[in-house]
Amino acid sequence: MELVRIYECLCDRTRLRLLHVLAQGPLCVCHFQAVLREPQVKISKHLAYLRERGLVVAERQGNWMIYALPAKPTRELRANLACLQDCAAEQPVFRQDLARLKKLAPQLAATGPGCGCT
Amino acid sequence: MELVRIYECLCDRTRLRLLHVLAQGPLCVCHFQAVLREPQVKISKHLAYLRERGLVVAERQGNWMIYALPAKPTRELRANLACLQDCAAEQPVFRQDLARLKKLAPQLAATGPGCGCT
DNA sequence: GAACTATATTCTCATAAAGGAATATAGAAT
DNA sequence: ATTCTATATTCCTTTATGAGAATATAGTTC
Repeated sequence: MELVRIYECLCDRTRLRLLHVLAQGPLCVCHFQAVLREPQVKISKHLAYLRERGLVVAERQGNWMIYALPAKPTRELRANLACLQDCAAEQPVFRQDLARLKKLAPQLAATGPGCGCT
Repeated sequence: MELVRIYECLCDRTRLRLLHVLAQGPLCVCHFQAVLREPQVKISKHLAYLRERGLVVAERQGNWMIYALPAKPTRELRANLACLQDCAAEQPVFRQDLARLKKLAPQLAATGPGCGCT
């Protein structure tokens, strides 16, 4: 994978947030909506963007699309995701996302990455 | 520094090359031209872009503008530059740049980061 | 101060990207 | 079959970006 491609994916705040949250485990679109508090189109389009470029993978599960980080990321991707995790730990937006994600924990445990939200 | 800002700087190939080369030490614009084999406008504009965002600093030295990485980079910047160095090691473009940089080594030793090129 | 060197800026064009509104689709439930 | 839910896609507008040609500027040298 060409390095620039990775950075092109990382240069948008929404995508950074998506990837950061994904590091905690697979998630469906509507959970992303809840965690990031962003409209569906926005989430969906950015996930599509990431998917086209191989930064995430997706799998249908009934009505839900479950997104996840690739099982075997390239060396570059792994390095950069690690770096992101490291840096994000200090910035408020990311922490808030994590906080909201944790509130969903019970539901996640019950239903898996897919959801009974809204 | 906001994380996205850094990635915005990294999402262009020319800028990646500039930063990668800069990790070896300060350099003037015309040496960059020689190392990257890219036109002056291109180099100059991308350096300006990086400078505005604090990824590089510049200092005039006679006719030459010497660019360098900041003396005290933020934690995020440091992490990402390290990551870049690491990943770039495997990709041909970056290796070629380094090779050409090393050919300039004698001149650099003689004149400092400024140049007697062209 | 005129000519020269190194670098920066301006202008223009082409392309990509982001956001939102509205609509389409795929699958589930009734 | 119809309806509902979750997600994707299309269309449109606005803004950013990158590239190159041409020109401007700052400093040096003669």
